Amino acid sequence: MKEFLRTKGFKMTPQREMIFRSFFELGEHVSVDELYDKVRSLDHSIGYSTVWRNLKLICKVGLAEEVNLGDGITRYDRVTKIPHGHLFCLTCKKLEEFPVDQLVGVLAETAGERDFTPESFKIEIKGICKDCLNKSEEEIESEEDNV
Amino acid sequence: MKEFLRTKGFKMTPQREMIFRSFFELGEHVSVDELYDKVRSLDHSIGYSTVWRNLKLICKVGLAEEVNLGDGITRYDRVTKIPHGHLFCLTCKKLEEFPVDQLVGVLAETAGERDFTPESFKIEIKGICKDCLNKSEEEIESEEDNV
DNA sequence: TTGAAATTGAAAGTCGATTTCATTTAGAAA
DNA sequence: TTTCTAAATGAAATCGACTTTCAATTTCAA
Ligand SMILES: [Mn+2]
Ligand SMILES: [Mn+2]
Ligand SMILES: [Zn+2]
Ligand SMILES: [Zn+2]
Repeated sequence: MKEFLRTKGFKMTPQREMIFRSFFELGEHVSVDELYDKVRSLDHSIGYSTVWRNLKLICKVGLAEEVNLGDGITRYDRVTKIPHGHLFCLTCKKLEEFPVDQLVGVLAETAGERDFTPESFKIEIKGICKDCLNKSEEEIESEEDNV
Repeated sequence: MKEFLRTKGFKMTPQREMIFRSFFELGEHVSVDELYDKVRSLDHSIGYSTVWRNLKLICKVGLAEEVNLGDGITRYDRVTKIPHGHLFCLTCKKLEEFPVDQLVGVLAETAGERDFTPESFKIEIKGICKDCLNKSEEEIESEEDNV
């Protein structure tokens, strides 16, 4: 990692080391606050802006990208070779992934037809996840009991 | 329109009348500032928050919905019967639309397989539009001339 | 005509994202 | 190893789009 960054003109620091490591441990869809909390539990002296800047750096060097679901929170998703879409539960904010190989193919074609040079594709489904649906059904049942 | 709003419990005002009219005249992908500017040119005394609130109202009554491209600006897109995706130019911020009937079918299936109840779908392609690509090519050519 | 409820405009507040700045540190070069 | 400069850091300030508050005004059903 240190080597990788150096070739791109960046230095390694203890803070950066810890932030990068923690980011990849947390896995998918990490927000600044989540990463800040995790890093803080390891080193209480690390600043919020340092975490934020390093998250941006992780994106700049191509290891992650920002995900914006329209809920005001920017999340950072590690870049994987296979493209994926997101299922975003409006109730519990959980984010699931699903493969979109063939869909992206169609989209690339669409772009080509319009002389548009695509850089990225975003495919999202917003709605209610299985768990939240069950919960709301249970609520309705218990309300019926009370009548 | 007045009738339509009344049945939903809202009142009509001169400001509202002008804001609604202007919104639909502007057409697609309107931001608060754009609409505010337009409305202001017609009536300088209208307040920003009134424009904002009425844009929200237009959404609430189902005539538009918010579009979030991750550039920090919320746009309001009139609701049409046919679902569409967005081509978003990262350079000039222009937004084109394209049909996504069959894609949405696939996505609905995907959701169903995961017991996810979809409420909305988002399909976006970010990249460089034809015009901006041509411009950047011209720049490169003129740079070559200067060498 | 009247009065409750909705609406308005200005101003203030919110909150995540971003920048500033003084200081420290990494690491290439000597 | 020492030196030196660009990069990095942490705290605090700032930004900016969005949202709420509040007193005054207006709508419209009764
Ligand atoms: Mn993801
Ligand atoms: Mn649209
Ligand atoms: Zn859920
Ligand atoms: Zn463009």
